[in-house]
Amino acid sequence: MADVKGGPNPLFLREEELRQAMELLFFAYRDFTGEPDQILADYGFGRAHHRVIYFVGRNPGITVSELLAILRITKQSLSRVLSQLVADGFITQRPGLRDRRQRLLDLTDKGRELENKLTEQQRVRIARAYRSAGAEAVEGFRTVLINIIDAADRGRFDRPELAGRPAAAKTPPTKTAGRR
Amino acid sequence: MADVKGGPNPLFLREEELRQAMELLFFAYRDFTGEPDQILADYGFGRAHHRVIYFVGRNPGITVSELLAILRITKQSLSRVLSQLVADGFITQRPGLRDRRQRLLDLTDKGRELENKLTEQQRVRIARAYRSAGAEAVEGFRTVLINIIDAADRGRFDRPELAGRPAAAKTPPTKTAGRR
DNA sequence: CTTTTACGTCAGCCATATTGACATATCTAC
DNA sequence: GTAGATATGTCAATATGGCTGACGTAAAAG
Repeated sequence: MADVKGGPNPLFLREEELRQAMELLFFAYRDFTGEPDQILADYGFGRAHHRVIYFVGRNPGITVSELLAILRITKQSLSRVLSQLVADGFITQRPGLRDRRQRLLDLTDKGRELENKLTEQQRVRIARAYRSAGAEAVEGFRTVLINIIDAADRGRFDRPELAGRPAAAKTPPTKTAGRR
Repeated sequence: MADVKGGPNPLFLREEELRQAMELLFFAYRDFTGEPDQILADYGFGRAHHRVIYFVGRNPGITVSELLAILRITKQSLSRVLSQLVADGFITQRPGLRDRRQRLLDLTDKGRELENKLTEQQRVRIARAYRSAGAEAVEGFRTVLINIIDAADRGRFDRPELAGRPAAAKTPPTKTAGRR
């Protein structure tokens, strides 16, 4: 890991700094995901259900393939939680308009309600952190995280568009679906 | 980059921004943890083993209680992977000096080797992200993440000390161990 | 018509987490 | 020294969420 000390170190990426980054990610994710789990337990759901509900809520009409690409799990793993969510009335399926093989997914009102309940504490946590860190730090946070993410998925964060654009998260129908 | 021009909008914490933060965390963690798993599979290990190896390597002589507090899992869950790692010669146990009930954990050479192999790609990923984001963004990244983490664990990141101080990661023997 | 794609499902496997109960060694306090 | 708390280990039972491989169907695309 090239330990070139001295001077205005262009290699300020020393071991310790990198380790701290790794740990920051670990602890932040641990605490970020820690809270919704109790609520989920009340419904007999797990973290996987939360992820599905979240991304369906975020991308109404998302296809199964797109969801698989986001979650990076297998069709079967998704299938299990998804059918549960459909059976329990949190998510609806409808055939695709242009491609009727697809099953476009949407939250029901009940689903939206649960989604909101689940992300509530997470929003509070982030908001608190953003507030005390300040706008400039938030920009840095975003920049670094985007660069940690695989290049293929960085497009999802193209720009916050603080004006409220819904953010084209669906990825235009390129051949990108089903990677892995 | 800071797009907050104009009025110092106190409500820059709008829904969309918070959602993006949540997704950044999800995608970054997904990709950050994605790579070591293949290596682990070669050893018949899972992500839990990685976490144990990592934190033992980071905190030589750590006790089981401290490890439990970090990982936030049950004694039994830890016990399983830990005994495996000890049996396979990646970790050694020795009785505590002041308190002989404790079993202080350390990596063996073999353990250090595996640890290095596992975190290698993660270090590269972070280093790349840090490099292209720049020092200022890195500071923001750290600040926000620390604020996302539960207050109880923020002390672990007291200061990077870019001058090379090893950073007291062990948390002085306060009564902090064993929360939860 | 054939091939490919999108999706579903069945069967079986494994890793990781949980709770609860109990055992042992050791430290601490009285 | 005895009592109680602490640090750790372990057993049993259970659940979740991943995985692979195989197979099936419907529809799009050539």
